[in-house]
Amino acid sequence: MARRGSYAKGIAKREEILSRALEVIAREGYRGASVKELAEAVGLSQAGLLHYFDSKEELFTEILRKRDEVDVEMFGTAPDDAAIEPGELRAGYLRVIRHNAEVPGLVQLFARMNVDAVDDAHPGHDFFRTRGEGLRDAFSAELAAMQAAGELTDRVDADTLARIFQAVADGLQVQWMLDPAVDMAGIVAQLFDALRPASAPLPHATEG
Amino acid sequence: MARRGSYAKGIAKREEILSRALEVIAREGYRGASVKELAEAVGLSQAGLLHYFDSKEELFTEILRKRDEVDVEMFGTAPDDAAIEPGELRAGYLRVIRHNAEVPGLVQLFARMNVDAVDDAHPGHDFFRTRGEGLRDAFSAELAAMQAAGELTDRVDADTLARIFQAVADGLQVQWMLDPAVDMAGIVAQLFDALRPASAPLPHATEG
DNA sequence: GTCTATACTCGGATAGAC
DNA sequence: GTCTATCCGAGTATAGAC
Repeated sequence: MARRGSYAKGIAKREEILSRALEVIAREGYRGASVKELAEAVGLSQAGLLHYFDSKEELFTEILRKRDEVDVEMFGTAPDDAAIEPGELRAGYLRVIRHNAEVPGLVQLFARMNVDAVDDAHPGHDFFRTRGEGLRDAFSAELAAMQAAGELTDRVDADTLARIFQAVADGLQVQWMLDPAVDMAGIVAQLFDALRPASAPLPHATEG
Repeated sequence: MARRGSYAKGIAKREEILSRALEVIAREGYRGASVKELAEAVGLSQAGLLHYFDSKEELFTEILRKRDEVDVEMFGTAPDDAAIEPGELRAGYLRVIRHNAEVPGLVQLFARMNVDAVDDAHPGHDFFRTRGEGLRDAFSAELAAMQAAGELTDRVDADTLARIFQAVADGLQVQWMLDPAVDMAGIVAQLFDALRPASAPLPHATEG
């Protein structure tokens, strides 16, 4: 009942809801929140909120999609955006990770949904699948460029390295949620350094 | 009502239940199974099963604890067992990962619980925290030995490398659940190779 | 110790008034 | 488009018989 047949007004409101939900979750966290809780935080009744979305799962998936959208604007890096300047991959990636450490609620929502969406009946299944692929493809292209520039080991192909970086980021999020002292960005930075060819110069000092 | 005041008989039965649950989940998968479903698969009623455990969360946490127990016997590697022969870390680790790819249900259960247990009110919270620490400590010791033997880069300290390997393993599990074609063990093996010092010899061909 | 039966809670979905 | 009210299912937890 939500998407089909909505006019501009409805769509605008929908986007506004998503933006507000994003803020609320980022600020107040997410502990398996119910639709009702989120609705109230956003200034609507449960039924009012579900007027715009087909189900809870779709709602939360859309929130994450909106998050990506916002992140693209903020950081210029995203699942299907490979248009960042060469050499900026590392810095941009670390910026995103550092930003994530400021929005625990979103990290938690993402982690939960990511696992749930493994089931192919989950409304978010395609989103996560596509997002992961796009992210890796863009990343892989950048990593390949780094390899070509001699800044990154070529013992492993760029696609696999992209998988590894994605896995590290996701895995570190769980470690971080369990212990907020974990420095996700610092660890990823160290991994970049560790994967530099023996001869290559250090671009920045390792942040720790 | 489960643990305290149980006699040997009760404890034995409890263990038997856990073993059976483990088999069932490994074989038939886990899709957010309810206590009732698991109970029937195990040959008890829901109430009968919950006679041995305080809650659903405790039950599933104990299943994962039992899993670790079994894995220790099978692979001689575990959260708090650092007693594997030097140099065997890599091979043992890859064995475990390869084994995991044969028990999707357990991987799924683990991933779900791991995320849920991030909340410190979750009955499994301490288990996951302790398990993670123990795993990393044991791993870190082995990695340090590899560094000392010149088999692994020393650009990054062993503790951080341990975190990275843990994160990669966890993160790859999610990728694999989304796409079973992902070769978790092969990718981890390649990461080991990529982190070898420039001068070091290859111990095995990279599997992949 | 295990069952059947039930109570209770939570939360998502829906109907219908405004 | 948004609300109130309600329904309904799922699923855990518990009571009580055997």
